[in-house]
Amino acid sequence: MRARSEKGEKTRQRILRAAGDLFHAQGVAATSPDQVIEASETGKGQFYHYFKSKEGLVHAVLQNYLEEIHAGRNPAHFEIRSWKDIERWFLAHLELQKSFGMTRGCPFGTIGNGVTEKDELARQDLNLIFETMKGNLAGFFIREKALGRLAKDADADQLADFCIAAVQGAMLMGKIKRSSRTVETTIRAALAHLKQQTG
Amino acid sequence: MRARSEKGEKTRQRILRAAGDLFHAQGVAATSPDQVIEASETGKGQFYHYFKSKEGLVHAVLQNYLEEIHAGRNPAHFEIRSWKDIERWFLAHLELQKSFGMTRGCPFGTIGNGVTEKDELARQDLNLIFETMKGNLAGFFIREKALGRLAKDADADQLADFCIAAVQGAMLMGKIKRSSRTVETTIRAALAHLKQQTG
Amino acid sequence: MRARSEKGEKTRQRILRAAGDLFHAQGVAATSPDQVIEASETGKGQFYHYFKSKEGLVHAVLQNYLEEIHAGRNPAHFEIRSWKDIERWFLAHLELQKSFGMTRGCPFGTIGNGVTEKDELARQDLNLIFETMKGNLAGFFIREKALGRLAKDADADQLADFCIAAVQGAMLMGKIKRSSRTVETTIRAALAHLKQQTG
Amino acid sequence: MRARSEKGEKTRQRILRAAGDLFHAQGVAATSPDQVIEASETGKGQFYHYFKSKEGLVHAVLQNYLEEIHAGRNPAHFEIRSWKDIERWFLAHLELQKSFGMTRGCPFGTIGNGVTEKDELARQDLNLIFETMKGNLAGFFIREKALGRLAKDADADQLADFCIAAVQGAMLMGKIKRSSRTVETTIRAALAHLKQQTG
DNA sequence: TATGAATGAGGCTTCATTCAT
DNA sequence: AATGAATGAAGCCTCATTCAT
Repeated sequence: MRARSEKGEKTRQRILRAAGDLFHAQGVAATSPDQVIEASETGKGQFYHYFKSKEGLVHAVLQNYLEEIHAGRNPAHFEIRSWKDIERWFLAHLELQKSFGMTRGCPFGTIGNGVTEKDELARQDLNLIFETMKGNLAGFFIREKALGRLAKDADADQLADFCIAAVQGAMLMGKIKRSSRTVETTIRAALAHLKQQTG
Repeated sequence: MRARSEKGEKTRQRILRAAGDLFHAQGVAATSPDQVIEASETGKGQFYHYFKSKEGLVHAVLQNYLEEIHAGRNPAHFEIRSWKDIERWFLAHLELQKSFGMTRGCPFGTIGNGVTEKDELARQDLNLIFETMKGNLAGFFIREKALGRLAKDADADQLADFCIAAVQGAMLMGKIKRSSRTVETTIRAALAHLKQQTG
Repeated sequence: MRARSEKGEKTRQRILRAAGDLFHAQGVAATSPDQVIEASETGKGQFYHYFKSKEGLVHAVLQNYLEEIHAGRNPAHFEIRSWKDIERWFLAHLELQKSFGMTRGCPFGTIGNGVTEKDELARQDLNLIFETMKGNLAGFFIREKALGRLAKDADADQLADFCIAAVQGAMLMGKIKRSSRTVETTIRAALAHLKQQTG
Repeated sequence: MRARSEKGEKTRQRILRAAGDLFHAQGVAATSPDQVIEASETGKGQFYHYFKSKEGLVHAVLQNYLEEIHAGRNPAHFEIRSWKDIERWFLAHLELQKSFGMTRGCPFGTIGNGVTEKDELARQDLNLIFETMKGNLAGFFIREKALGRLAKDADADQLADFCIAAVQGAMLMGKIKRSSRTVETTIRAALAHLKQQTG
């Protein structure tokens, strides 16, 4: 397989960005290739040249997110090194949501919500994304524990899962309520719960 | 306008039930009137006789859920009177999810996740449902506080919102992971956080 | 066949009036039984009780118009007895059109326009209506001729047809232009043509 | 955006021609996209590839007629240069109608009659077509007047409007009666009226 | 790499009618 | 006389994809 030309890569990225935005705004099921094509200002042929199907596009979008996260290019997924970072991580999600006027949830949660039994590939992609997120958080907790700054009986993995679930739930409720208030208070409660473990 | 005939009400209920199940399984966007019609074994005409549009159906399904909750007919939404009930409430959500082999999330969360800026009606319906849930939980916390069994500085509303967000986030992650493990641990963490307030 | 009860006749008339209005406003093809039912505030059953089909309804509406004209109950179709009446007849059509803000044409023309090869019945009903109109006009011209107030070589039938065609064409153009100006000038031209025959 | 390919333009024209014919035969309201698709031997997708909607198709059909007229490709709309041409113009309409066995009216009148308050675009398209027709006729009258072959007090515009209304009315009545007789006599009367102005 | 023509299935909704009460 | 439940075809349009250039 030859390396893709620079020009082609640009087109591909334009499609990917348009798709990511539409999936975030309205979900995968409600987004048609035609909409993506229009939003990315491409042609039909290009779309199916770069992605073999809509399913393939979803996969590519998620892979793209994953790369972004690994490369540290995603504003909400920097490396967690301090308790301050944990707080910043929670707040980054809230800020993202606020930047869309509380009309959207988490991009991954929104895509994940639409996943059904037939979308095995997307489900696994999301799993990977969430595992990466979890690894980031759990890694911090493990280090804190080693430093004696976290209770010995605290489970790093469980705390990480709790953080992710709390953020996902908070954002979903924020979108439904079109309000940031409960997102904030839920984040505060989650943080309080974490602090509790620092006994 | 006379009350609907008994026969008609049956048909309407059949459609409502089929729609509710499909919405839960695959989301609103991925569910077509035709699928609902087939699943409910009705005719195309009947569907539009009872519901103005697909949007109207979503509204009716949500109204139906709300009535169910108010009437105490929903297994996951009984009246909370004790700390044991809180635990049962969390576990009821998990049980529901398990009964579908961890392939589905919360019916309300699933519908809510698909809600976009144009679905104002559905959003408000969901809001009402979640407000009802919140009222149920907050009511219990208020009573506990009055009885001195909850810290004076605990905020009943915020605790209720936290419970709901935690359950929603847990179920969404459970669906994406197809696993009940993190749902359980997240629920445990949330319960632990609540218990903490009883200090 | 028994005489219809008074109550039933009222319902029938309500449907007839609603249908006539809708046919005038949007044509027969664009009008559904459902719309007529809603506009007349009746039920589905009643509609098919009084009219065996949509086609039957069109027939009944036209028959109703014909009766109205014969009985002198139609404001645009009084008996023509003088040249002043001819002018009034032309102007009555213009007034009707103006009363709808120039958004409609002649009710009969509008219905006639939609008539295709399969609507033999409606075509004949319209023919009868136009023949009646023509008879009214031609009768006057014949009488004028007998009185020597119309040129001997003027053909009463042809003049009547000319009047009707001019009015139909004028109203159609008035509707398309949403303007009464050319309707007026066309009417004036037609009247001038008639006056010419009084040589 | 490049010019459309030749192949595509052919398909578009096939659809346009089929639609124009069906609209003429049965009116816009009674013509479904599916019928147009079948008659033009295209696929559903192609139809909506070339035309945004049924409304868009009507617009395109009318634009197409207008171009035809401007380009002198329409047999009934040649340039009027003589009184003989005026007569030929009237008769061309009659011939068109006869060629369909008196089962159709004027294509523009038929579409215009079905126009309702919501079809602003089509109405304006028709207006343009009729204004073009009027310009053609009025131009001739103006020239005749300049040459002193038309009464000084004759209004060229009004005469042109009269001609158009007379033809439209005549054709509508001809269709309803399924007879060419009154079309002929009405045309004769209209011509007589015009000649009168040459005094 | 790029464009847009072509296809046919399906999505959402209305239509015209009949039937049971 | 009246109501509204039921039916299935059809109407308008979008979807996801493939093909030809």
